[in-house]
Amino acid sequence: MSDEKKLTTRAADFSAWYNDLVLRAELADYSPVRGCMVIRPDGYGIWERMQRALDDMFKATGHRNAYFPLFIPQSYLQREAQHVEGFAPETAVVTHGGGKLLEEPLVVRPTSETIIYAMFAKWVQSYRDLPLLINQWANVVRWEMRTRLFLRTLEFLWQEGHTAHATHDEAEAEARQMLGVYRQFMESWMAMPVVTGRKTDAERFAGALRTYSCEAMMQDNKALQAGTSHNLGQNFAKVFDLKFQTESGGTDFAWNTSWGASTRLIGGLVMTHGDDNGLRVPPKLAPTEAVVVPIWRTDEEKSRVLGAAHALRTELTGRVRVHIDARDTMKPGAKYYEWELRGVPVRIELGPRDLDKSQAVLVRRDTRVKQPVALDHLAADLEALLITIQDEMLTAARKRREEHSVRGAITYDAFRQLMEGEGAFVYAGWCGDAACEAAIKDDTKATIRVLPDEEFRSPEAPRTCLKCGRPSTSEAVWAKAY
RNA sequence: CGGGGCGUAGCGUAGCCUGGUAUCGCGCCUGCUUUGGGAGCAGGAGGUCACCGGUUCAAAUCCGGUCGCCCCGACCA
Repeated sequence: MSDEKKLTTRAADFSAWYNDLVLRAELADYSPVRGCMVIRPDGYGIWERMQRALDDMFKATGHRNAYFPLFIPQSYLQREAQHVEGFAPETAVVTHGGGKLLEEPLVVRPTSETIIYAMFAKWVQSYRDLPLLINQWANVVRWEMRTRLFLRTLEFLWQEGHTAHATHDEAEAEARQMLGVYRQFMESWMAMPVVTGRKTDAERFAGALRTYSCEAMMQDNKALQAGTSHNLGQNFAKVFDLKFQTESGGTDFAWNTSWGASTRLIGGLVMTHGDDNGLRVPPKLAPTEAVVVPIWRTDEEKSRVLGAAHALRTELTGRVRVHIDARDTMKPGAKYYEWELRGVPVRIELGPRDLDKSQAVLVRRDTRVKQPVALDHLAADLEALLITIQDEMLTAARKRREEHSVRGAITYDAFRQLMEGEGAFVYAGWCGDAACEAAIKDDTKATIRVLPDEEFRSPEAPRTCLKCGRPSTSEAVWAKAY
């Protein structure tokens, strides 16, 4: 076998493996513009399924979709002090339109808080108008210095939820609820386990009171921030004059939340589940859940096998998303490799010998285990198998994460060695001082990913700070991150 | 923006030091034989050698410049 048909292995060069896989599996391609990417049909198909699942969850929690413009007056972005500081350096600015210099430059949205809350201010007068629960699916632009396919591109697709509430507690509950929605999606759809928790001030969203995050561990043991949810307090309401009359007749500024997840999730999917043979897509997100590879020698066998394949597809319609690979220019073996690269969860091998026995062979992409299945209950068996695969992918990913998570007393030297070496999620104490956090980042590149939520904390709370040895005020998850 | 690497056919490359009109593999097209883990044989198509300028009888090759991309770092979903 020629080496150029193989992917770079993860062990040889994780970064090269990732690029190789994304390009070869045809998820995306580089565009003529630096830092931008084209999302190809196989990549976009996964995104569409992600969108559908998330959108259903947003609707189920009372949100409605709307769309706000791409262009934001530059002055809007400058109104909230922390927000400007956070985003001004990475905006693309339109200075000309129709060949003329604009009176006020327009910023291509890096995120839409400013324009959305400016609009909310027009729409909200009374506590009866609250809560206002809006989501938008959009593209945003952030002029990053260094880009990577899906993980960080100048333009990316995402959804951003924006809500307004009458009280702090309601906003807080909303921010937490949406973090839970993300977690639910990432675990049950993406089979990607996450640690949830609160961000430190250093990692907090520019302009937020509190930021919550879902952090996933990639196969190189680095963390990927997969989704964030912010309690914005009244910061934006105050600068955009988003006020309402309270039930008792007074006025108050609204309390906002915002939350987002992006096409970065596709990168997370690749780095969570991909292997040296290619992509592995969890069944629930796979545009094609099963591919039939028919096998034949003679024309007679060909028509017999394809006939059976079509009958199978008819039976599976509405139950399993299935594709028949009837190309006669490739041998079955070549097709196996191709569909493994593309990550289709189950392959159905169907040949004359199978038909003689009224069976087909199901091959799992995740484990590559083969099993013959009688044709008369293939549909039911396949459905069950897809559920098993979905479950076991999550279990396997969680096991890997736990194997690379370190809890309990650890010396700073041991921690540093770990971060310089194979990496890990290290659960350790933190004194709460931003200086310790910054010193560790300078030293090791590791950051506090989250101050984990209760269920992720260690049975015994750490007593001292990883860095300075003073009493710990909260447990922190440290890791290098994308 | 700093450091490193690279631009030659759709993709990956050889050739560059030591100038003479481009090599090989994959892929693609045609035909025949094939088809249960990356098919074989035969024939064929496909190139302004990133761009601009210079040196030279002659430049992928030497010289000067420009642009682009990738990787590592600072920044970040």
